[in-house]
This record gives sequence, C-alpha cells and structure tokens, in this order.
Amino acid sequence: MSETTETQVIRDLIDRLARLNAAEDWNGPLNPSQFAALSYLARANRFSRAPSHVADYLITTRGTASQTLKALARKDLIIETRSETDKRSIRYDVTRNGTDVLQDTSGLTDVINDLDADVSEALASSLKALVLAMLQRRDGRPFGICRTCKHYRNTDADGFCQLLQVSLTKSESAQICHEHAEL
Amino acid sequence: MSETTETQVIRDLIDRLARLNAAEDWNGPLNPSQFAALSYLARANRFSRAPSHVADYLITTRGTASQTLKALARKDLIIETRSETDKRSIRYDVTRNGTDVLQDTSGLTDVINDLDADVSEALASSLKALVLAMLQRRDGRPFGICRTCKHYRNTDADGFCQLLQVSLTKSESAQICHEHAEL
DNA sequence: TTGCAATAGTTTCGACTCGCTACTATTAAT
DNA sequence: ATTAATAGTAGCGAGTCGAAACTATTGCAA
Repeated sequence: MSETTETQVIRDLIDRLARLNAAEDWNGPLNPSQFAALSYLARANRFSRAPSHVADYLITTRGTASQTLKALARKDLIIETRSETDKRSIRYDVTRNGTDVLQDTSGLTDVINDLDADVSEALASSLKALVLAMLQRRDGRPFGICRTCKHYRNTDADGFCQLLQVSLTKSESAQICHEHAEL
Repeated sequence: MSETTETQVIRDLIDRLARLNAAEDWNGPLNPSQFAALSYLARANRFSRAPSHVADYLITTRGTASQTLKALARKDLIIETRSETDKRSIRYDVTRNGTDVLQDTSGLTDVINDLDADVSEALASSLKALVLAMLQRRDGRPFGICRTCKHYRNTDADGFCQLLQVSLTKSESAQICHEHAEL
C-alpha cells in the first residue's frame, strides 16, 4: 500500500495531463505519437528533421521513430528528402496536408492559455527544470530555438550559427534545433 | 510553420516529461500503461479498484483497461475478486508480487524531490488546475484521497463516508477514491 | 411480473507503438 | 586499406488504443 506523497501527486498529475492530452489526439486523424512527431517537424529547423532527431526529441529509439515517420509519409503529411552531402541521412519536410492537420486546436492549449501570466511562467520554468534534470540523467538533448542558443550570433538582418557556421533567416532563428545549448 | 508560443512550450514540456518518465518504465518488467494501472490499484480504496475505475483514471476505455488488467493478472501482480452483492462487478487487488514491482524508484521522483518546497507546491497547484479544467471538458472524475473529500466525516478513531455510508479505517482514509469531490 | 434499458466487463479487430536485434549503406578514423 | 562509427530500416513479439459487438447481470416501469 504505497503512500501518496506530494511528489507522487505531481507525478500522477503529469501523467494524467499527458493522458488527457493524448486522448484528445485520438479524436483526430493521427495517434498521439504521430501528432507529436508531425508537430515537432513543423517547428524544427532544416538541420533537425532527421529520424534520429525526432527519436531524440520524442525520447524513443531510431527504429520506432522511423516507423512513425513512415506512417506519416504514407499519409502524405511529410515527405522525405535524401541529403546530397551525406547520403546516409534523410530530412523530412512537412507537406501542405501536414500543416493543415496541425491547425486542429487542442483543449490543453485553451486550458493553459486560461492561466494567469505569472502562473504559466512559473509553470514553464518548473517543468523546464524537471525536463533538463531528467535529460541530464540519460544525456539527452534539450532542444530549443536558435535565438536562445549559445551558438547564436545576432547579425544585421539575420542570425548566424557559430557551431554549424551557417547564416539563418529571421524565421529560422525561431525554429527548434537539436544542437541547442543553454547560454 | 507553427509559431512556438509560451503555451506551446508548456505543452511540449508536459509531453516530453511524460515521455521521459515512460521511457524509464520500459526498463522495468512493465510497460508504462501497466505500471500506471498497477500504481493506481495500489493506492485506490476497495470501492475504486474495478476496471471501469482504472479506465476513468487512465483516461481510456473500459476495453483497453480490461486488457491491461488481464495482462497484469497473467503476471500475478494483481488478482481478481468478483463482488458478492453485484455479480457483474470485479475488484482487482494488488498481490505481494505486485507491491514488490512497485518498489522500483523512479528518476522523475528524485528530480521532483530536488525541487524547493514552495516551487513544488506551486507546480502541484498549477498542474491540478490544468487537470481539473481538462477533466471538466469531458466530465471525467478528478479522483483524490478520502480525507480531502466533501463526503468525508472525521469520527473518533476512524473516518466515515457520507456518500457510501461506510466507516473507513485510518489507512483507508488516505486512499484514492473514484467518488472524490472537492470541498 | 414481465419486459426492457442501463450497467459491468470482455472479446475481437485493425492500426500502430515500443524496444530489440539484425541488417545495409555510407562516412570517418586509424 | 581496414576497421569502426553512424544513419536509417525491416522484422519480431508483446501490448496499447478506440471502436464495435457481445454476455451477464441489475434496475426500473408499466
């Protein structure tokens, strides 16, 4: 008979919240994993759209990610592009159909929007601390948008990544990168 | 190209945290759903251990819950007891083996314990608000321990449930009930 | 009391996730 | 020139998931 501690309560709330969100996904054309993968691809920059990146983001194996991506490709929501420079790697881009599917508004989004600004800021910060601590234990990648990365340099119009040595458009600077590192 | 708003960030953090937690479960003898169901049963009172209650708690259907419970029963982690009063209903109790499996300490637990007391209290409260708001939309049951329920009455040694008209031991008053209602 | 309707749980189906292992192609390092 | 590392995939077995169809009870009304 386990005790129900404050910690256990938080664990349960996180799990239940994720399940409530997942249950909503099932109402749409995609299952929760497919939706999460598609949503990630739509926000990731062009250096972060490979199966292995999706696997890292979704905390799963390359094999599982590969299957999920193949399922999305079968549905014409994403399309694969083989790299010219490295013939092993593949990049998946979201199609027009794919962006349409992502328009579905979610109940969790509404509910989070109803929080007071200071509450949601505190929530984001606590959750981020938890995710980072969990990632550290398995050396997983944090992911994050270019503009907040230590390799990012602000130039006149656009941005520049010191790590990959490429310039980035304004739009790209707001995308998610698998190489993201805290300042 | 979806924008990544503060709300989207929180959604992603919740999803990733749940996935990080789930990934840990896979290292053990059970999959995440089985572990969640077993963990619930170990903390639920004797009126809340039926397949339909597990389904409500895990935000899934009775059919799915039934399958998961059968899988746990095959592994001798829970055992089914048919009710005398209502021959349709079944109660699953956690076996000795079941409680042993639950002893596994989780990384998420450690990480939550590392939070400052005031931070974790704020976190619990925000998450609870989100879960309640989500549940309201699908009239799902909140669940919670007897002692904090509006039907609970404190008696001399033990407690009493006004709704079910039964007296509760001290230990039972700390268990999860599917009939739980906010004060 | 008979006759439904609601409830509790199960089964089956098809699509898919999931970790795993084994495998192919390519690229990097010695 | 080997050998090792990396990127991605196929196939396996167990199991999740919702949905629909099904059995066995119990509740309710006319």
